[in-house]
Amino acid sequence: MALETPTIKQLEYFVRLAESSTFRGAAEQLKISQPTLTAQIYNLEKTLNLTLVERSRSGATLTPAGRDLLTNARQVLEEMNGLLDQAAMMNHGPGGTFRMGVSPTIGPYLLPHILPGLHQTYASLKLFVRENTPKALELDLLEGRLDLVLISQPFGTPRLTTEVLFEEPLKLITPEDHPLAKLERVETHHLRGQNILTLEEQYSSYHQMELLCSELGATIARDYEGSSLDALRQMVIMGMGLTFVPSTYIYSEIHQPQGLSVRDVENLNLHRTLVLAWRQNSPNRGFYRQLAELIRSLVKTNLSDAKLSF
Amino acid sequence: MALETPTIKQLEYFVRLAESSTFRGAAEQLKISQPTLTAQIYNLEKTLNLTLVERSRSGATLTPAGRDLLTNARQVLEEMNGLLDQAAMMNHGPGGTFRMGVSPTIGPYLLPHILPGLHQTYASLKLFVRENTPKALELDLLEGRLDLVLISQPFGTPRLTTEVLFEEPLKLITPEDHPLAKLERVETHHLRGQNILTLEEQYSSYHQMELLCSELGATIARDYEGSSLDALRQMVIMGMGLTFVPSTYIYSEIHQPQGLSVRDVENLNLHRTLVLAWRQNSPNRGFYRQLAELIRSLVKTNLSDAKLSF
DNA sequence: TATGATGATAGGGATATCCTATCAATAAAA
DNA sequence: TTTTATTGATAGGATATCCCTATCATCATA
Repeated sequence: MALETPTIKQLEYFVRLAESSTFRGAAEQLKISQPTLTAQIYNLEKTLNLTLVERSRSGATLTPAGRDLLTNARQVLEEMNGLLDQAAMMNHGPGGTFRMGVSPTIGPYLLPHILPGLHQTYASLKLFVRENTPKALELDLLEGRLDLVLISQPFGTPRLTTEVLFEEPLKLITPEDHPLAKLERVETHHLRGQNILTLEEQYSSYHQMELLCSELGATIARDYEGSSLDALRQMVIMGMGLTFVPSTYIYSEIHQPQGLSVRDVENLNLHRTLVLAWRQNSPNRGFYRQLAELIRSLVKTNLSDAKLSF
Repeated sequence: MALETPTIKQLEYFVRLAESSTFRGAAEQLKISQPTLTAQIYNLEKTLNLTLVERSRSGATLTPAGRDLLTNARQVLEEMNGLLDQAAMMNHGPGGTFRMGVSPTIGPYLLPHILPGLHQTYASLKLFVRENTPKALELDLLEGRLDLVLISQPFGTPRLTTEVLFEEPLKLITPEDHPLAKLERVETHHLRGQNILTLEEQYSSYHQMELLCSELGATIARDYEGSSLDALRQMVIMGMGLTFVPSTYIYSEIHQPQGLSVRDVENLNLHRTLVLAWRQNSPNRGFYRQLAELIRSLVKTNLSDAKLSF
């Protein structure tokens, strides 16, 4: 039967034959028998419908067509070698570009503290980081557009594995001139009737806040939902209400809290739990687990100020 | 057994699978069965020692390594397609770049008249033309560095086929003020005692001239052998002797023979025979024969002034 | 003339490739 | 919840491909 595409082997044989200029010599270098080489070259010529080699008693010479196609054959083999090199690289350390999704409330404040450490441990690791809302991240992860997601619980677990990284406290921030800022200790009952600003509903903290407010008798400012922690901060400064933000945000962005007061609330153990998530059966789940462990230890050393718990 | 290099088929399967995102769909498009596809992808992964595809009940997704290698795989297939395209081109008309050797006493004066015609008939024909001395040309042809040689007889025929193209007369050229230039008719006996300039010994005309001179009683100017027809012409103008040059040279270069007289010698049927030569068993010998025929007819129409005989 | 090199050919065995039939697990529909 | 359809994995067997050894015919050379 007529073949359709030359074989990589046939191209290798052809190139070697062109360099050796005798079938026997080339066959020896290729560690195959001369009849095998003859047959494969013949097959190659048949699939291309061209005579590539001129046979004579004194050896083999390329025809004009053969000379021209030799260039192409070398290019094909070149690309194949590139592929093999790439694959070989990937056999040492994690291979490929991992796509990590991250919530906007986490990425800018956490990643700067851990990416250098990741690169140091996995020099060949390539991370493509993409921010999105939690719901979009979950869908992207489930459908394979992302490999990893760095997010705070609760996070859906239909076919996902989530590994807890750490818990971080949420801090109350108020305007500098707010009555609460002047108290020595802020108690839970002080929050009654206060206006609490939240992120949009797509963020998990929204529901957390909703629950909290109903318990404490505070109200949620539904008309002014923030789309970022920075936006929330600006709204607090403008006196539109109070809010809770994670401590990593505070320690990354608000070194001198101009116009703001950062407080803890007594007897209110408010925190968010950060997790790393991936598809349950992902072939790289072993590596992802290592990654989670590494992130945990990096955070422990680089963010000791933030009083995180593990 | 462990394989060494991925198969072209495996790469095709892999790329198609990446695009289809389900084994069954990809197999259907590839017109193979799903188990075959599964097996080949598995083989590919085994040769690369990498997991390329993440299998789930809802289809197949690429792993990070798979995504990165997909690019390489596409490049390999791209190059292979280039090779196939090239081969397909060569199936229409003569394929490849033909290397033609030509004597310096022929090329510059004959090729301008025939190359345009060749290109017109064989649009895809690519000719690489190289000038060299007849002896070097013969060796290059025998050892496969050239495919064709355009040269004048005699030309060695151990394992070569030579096809006569035409015969062209040799013309006597003298200085304008030479006594022979004033005669109405130049007879053979007028040449007795004259000094005849020739090309170097490597050229076949040298021996032809040697024989002629001994017959006519002329002498060969051994101290001043020319390395080109143009050199001979300059030497004639300088009054160093007479010489014979082919009529194609005259009709190409000397439109107004300044300082020169071009003459025929009565009863002296002096000419050179031009041939096209190739290796006896060359796979393209059929085409070469066509080529010789075409050159003959092109010369016949384009060089009718030169009084060639066929 | 004899020798050593070349590529071509014949016959047979090992392996790779591909198929059909079937399974187990899941997602979607009833 | 149950049923149905769809997913990829697996088993067994037919066929094609690849490769080998042994041998031949031809030619260059000693």
